[in-house]
Amino acid sequence: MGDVFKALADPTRQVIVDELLARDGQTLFEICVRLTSGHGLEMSRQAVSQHLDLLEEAGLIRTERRGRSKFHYLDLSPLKGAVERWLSKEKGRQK
Amino acid sequence: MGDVFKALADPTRQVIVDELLARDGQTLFEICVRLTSGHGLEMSRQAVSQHLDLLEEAGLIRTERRGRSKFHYLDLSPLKGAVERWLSKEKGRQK
DNA sequence: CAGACAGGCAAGCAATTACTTGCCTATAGT
DNA sequence: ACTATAGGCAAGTAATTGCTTGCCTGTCTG
Repeated sequence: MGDVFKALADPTRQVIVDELLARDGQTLFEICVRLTSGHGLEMSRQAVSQHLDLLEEAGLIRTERRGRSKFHYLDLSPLKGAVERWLSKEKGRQK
Repeated sequence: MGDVFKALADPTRQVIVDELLARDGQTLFEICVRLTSGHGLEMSRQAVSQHLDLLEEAGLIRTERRGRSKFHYLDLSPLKGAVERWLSKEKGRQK
């Protein structure tokens, strides 16, 4: 499983997360269209696909294939977990 | 201000955060020593310094210079903020 | 003051990353 | 069956990143 922070380090992937937060369960093609027309990011389909693979590797996206379409569902719990690990340690430590 | 997730994407920088969580306010030299002897990370002082610069750029570290030493203090609130931005949107959205 | 100690600056190298291009597979519509 | 649609695979390129090396500045101690 890939690293959550590494997956979220790229600005394009952050926009993808924003997009899926606004509308969950989009296909690769939908995401491509909305990245270019909605966020001004001009990019090949493969580039977007690779970003989605990375997000999936980090457990932030769950995919589902139906017919010739692949749907992407966001799951931010790995991020929550990774952050909690630090924020919980933070409380009550000597400053 | 640099990106929080980008700053936390590197494994070495994650160890540094761990180190500062365990013992806040360490100097560059202390961090160098504890990275090598405590975590097995063999690395030049400059490499560590560059990592610290990046963490500071992201607002995750606040530095303080006294004499010839530079002390590093952790501040995870930018991380908390960046994550909250997403996690708050997540609740109550259509699945 | 001289030397040691803590750190900074900047050029250079090597590995990684983001992105493209070209071609291939599978499903859906006519 | 044929064509268009949605996506996958893999090699190649260009830019970024992580790290090193060599040298320089400021500060403490004898």
